[in-house]
Amino acid sequence: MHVKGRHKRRDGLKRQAEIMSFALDLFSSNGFNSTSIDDIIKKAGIARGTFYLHFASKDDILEMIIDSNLKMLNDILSQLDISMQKPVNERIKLYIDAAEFLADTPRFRQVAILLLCDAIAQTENIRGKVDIFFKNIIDMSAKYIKKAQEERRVIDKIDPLANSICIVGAIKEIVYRWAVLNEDIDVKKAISTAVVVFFRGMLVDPEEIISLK
Amino acid sequence: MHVKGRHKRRDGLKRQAEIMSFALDLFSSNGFNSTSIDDIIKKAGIARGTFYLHFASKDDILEMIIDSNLKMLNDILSQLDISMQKPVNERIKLYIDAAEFLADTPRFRQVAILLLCDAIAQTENIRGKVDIFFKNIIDMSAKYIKKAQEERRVIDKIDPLANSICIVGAIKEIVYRWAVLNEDIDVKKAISTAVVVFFRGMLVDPEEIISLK
Amino acid sequence: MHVKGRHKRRDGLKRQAEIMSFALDLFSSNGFNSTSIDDIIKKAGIARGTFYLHFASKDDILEMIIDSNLKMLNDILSQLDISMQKPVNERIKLYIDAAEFLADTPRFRQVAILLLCDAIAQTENIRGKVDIFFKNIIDMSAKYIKKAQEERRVIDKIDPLANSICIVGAIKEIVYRWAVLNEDIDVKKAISTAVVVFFRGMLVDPEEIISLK
Amino acid sequence: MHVKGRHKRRDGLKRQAEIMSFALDLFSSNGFNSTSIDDIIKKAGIARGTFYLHFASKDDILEMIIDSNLKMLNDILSQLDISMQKPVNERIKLYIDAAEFLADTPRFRQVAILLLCDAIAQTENIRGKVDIFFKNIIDMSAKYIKKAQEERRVIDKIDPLANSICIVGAIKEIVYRWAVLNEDIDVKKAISTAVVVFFRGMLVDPEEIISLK
DNA sequence: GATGAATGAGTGTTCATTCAT
DNA sequence: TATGAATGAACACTCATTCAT
Repeated sequence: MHVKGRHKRRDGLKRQAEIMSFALDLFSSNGFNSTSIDDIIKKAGIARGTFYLHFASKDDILEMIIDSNLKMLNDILSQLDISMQKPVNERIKLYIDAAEFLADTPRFRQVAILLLCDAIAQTENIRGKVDIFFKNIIDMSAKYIKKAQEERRVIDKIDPLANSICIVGAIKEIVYRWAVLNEDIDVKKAISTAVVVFFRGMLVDPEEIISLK
Repeated sequence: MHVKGRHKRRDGLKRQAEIMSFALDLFSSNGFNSTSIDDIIKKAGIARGTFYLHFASKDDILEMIIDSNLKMLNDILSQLDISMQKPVNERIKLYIDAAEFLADTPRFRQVAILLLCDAIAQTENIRGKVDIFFKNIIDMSAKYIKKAQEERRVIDKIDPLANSICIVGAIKEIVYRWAVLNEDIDVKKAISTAVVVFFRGMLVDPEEIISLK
Repeated sequence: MHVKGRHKRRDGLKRQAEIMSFALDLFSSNGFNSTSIDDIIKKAGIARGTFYLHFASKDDILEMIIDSNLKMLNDILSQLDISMQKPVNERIKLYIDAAEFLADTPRFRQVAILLLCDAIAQTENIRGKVDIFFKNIIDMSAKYIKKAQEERRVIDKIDPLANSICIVGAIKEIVYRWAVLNEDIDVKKAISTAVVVFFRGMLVDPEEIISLK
Repeated sequence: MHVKGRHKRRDGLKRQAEIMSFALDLFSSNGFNSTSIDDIIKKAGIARGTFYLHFASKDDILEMIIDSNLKMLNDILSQLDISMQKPVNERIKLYIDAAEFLADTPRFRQVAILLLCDAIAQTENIRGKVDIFFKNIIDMSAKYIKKAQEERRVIDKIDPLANSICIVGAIKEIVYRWAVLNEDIDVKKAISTAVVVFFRGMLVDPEEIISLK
């Protein structure tokens, strides 16, 4: 009597990744709160129950999307972290290249929306993950600034932590305006400006920075 | 059909302000989405209908709270705007004083949470208001940087708009960590650091800045 | 502190009649159920409490409007009742004149909507009043048909009551289509047709009816 | 978040028909406006959500009930329409049989209440459906009367449309008093009277009608 | 594994009515 | 009389989650 739909058999993990991808599309364009499980299963072409086979809850899929993308971002960041030994100008180039790379990755815009908008209005748990991600960047940055202060390359009038918070905030805001507000921003150029200002602001000898662009 | 209890009469506008205040308490501690009309009326000690006497909808009260607080913030900002003619050091002092004043205003922490967390996950309309608020600050700032560039006081390697975005982002992040994440931040000191770094980063002659704190 | 509105003093009954008139406007154009007390007091320019000074409830004003209009209609009907002694052709003219008179009375269209639409979807009490009104017409009509049957002027194959129900139904439908559905009906002509058919259908000697314009 | 009870599974369409049946019970006895979704789901023994699984809204279920019943009535009517070629007496018999059949169908009383009371106080959309149903009958009838006029079997003093309106009104009123007012009416006999009167009223030669029981 | 009918707590909103002023 | 702020029961509707098949 019931006409059953086809059961498309797919590799479990691949299917899960697909659903997450569809969900990210929806979350980033309509917002997490305005996206229903219904929207997701319709877009993914799966049944209600199937969704709950892969994800424990609506929050769970958000968390998994965030987790997997934060992992990706952390990988990129660890590249930059390693580079900290290199001379200033080389690092600057790396930062700008990273920015350019991300800005050209279509997914990144959606991820940015998720991290900067949706995540922060959710559970402690979810927001916490994003906060820790940024906190790590801040701490990493503060550590290097402190070290540079000890080496007398950075002025000691500034507080390393506060300054790192400013750096992260500046980057967040650039990305927010580009990804969320869809402003016509040249991310690469904006990051360049940020880098110049912060290095000039911090360095004892601004002449360390040369030849930008 | 309906049998009613006692009716307490109060001044309309005062009552409205009271409800908004209770609502802000709830929104800032539990989040807008997790706060129900029920929570608000219980906390305010009013009946359901009374709420809708003052506000057209749940979104409406959020909007009104945001409107009234943005107005307050704009008033403070316009003070700083006027001061733009003054010498750098005097302005720096004004910025830090404004930061200190706000950080000491109990309400401000709640307002910050609302603006930085709840507002951005709502309607276009509501988020738009907050975005415009920040956009105005950015534009105002960019205008002055551009002027300073023409006067050769600010290096012209930086983009005024991008730099203003960084400044606003930096401040937002400081406030976010203080108000939302409840981190133990000395807002006054953090703003001082931001001011030093940005001015040093931008100014042709960093010696313009002296004697901070 | 409160700016009180002017209290326009009017004759109580006149004010009441005015409110009823405004209410009839609203009920007939938007329906009783879709009209709120708010709509009425706004249209009437009075305060909420004032409404309840004149009417016990929303149902009450409907009832009063119905009562007063049924009274008016009954007055007209009693004219026709008296005429029952007169010859057929004279009576036919009276019927058609009454129909024309009502169709030309602007208020009547609204009253018709109220009686044929809104009243029947309300309380037993309210619908009852309208039902009794029509029941009286039916009974009055049946009485005369029965008498005419005894006088051998009407065929006795027909049931006086059933026939009267048909007559009333026919008239109701004509009025319904004209007043409620706003169909382009020539009420006078339609009533003429009804009169001809019913008299021809009932009368032993249809030649009693002559010269219908 | 949610802890659920047992889930009973039923055939979807059957379940939907059941709910509609329960709803019709309630609508016809208490009125559509006085029936809440709560009443329906309690009577149907289903959960809130289940209702909205089958119907988009409260109006939707009313519309669906009306649609399905109008379809049934239209089927019956099309039988009568076909019979229009047959001699008068045969048609008369068909009409009376149809009336008897409906009067003996328990559901019909409820449907009649819905169509004659509840439907007309609702949305344009819903009332429109019922109005169109009756309009079709009227038009169908008018067409045949016109044809009969051309054949000189019906007097041409009467307006076919107006007369059809009267016929439909007469039937509506009979059904209204039987179904809604619960008057002790012999529907079959009442319809017989209507048929006799209308045919005698219209026909050039009333002798066409014979032997009515 | 896959399905989708069933669940029901939760929520925003309406509006007739009351009564202190 | 007149006012209008206050009331709260009632209601339609949503949606994350469950589980029998």
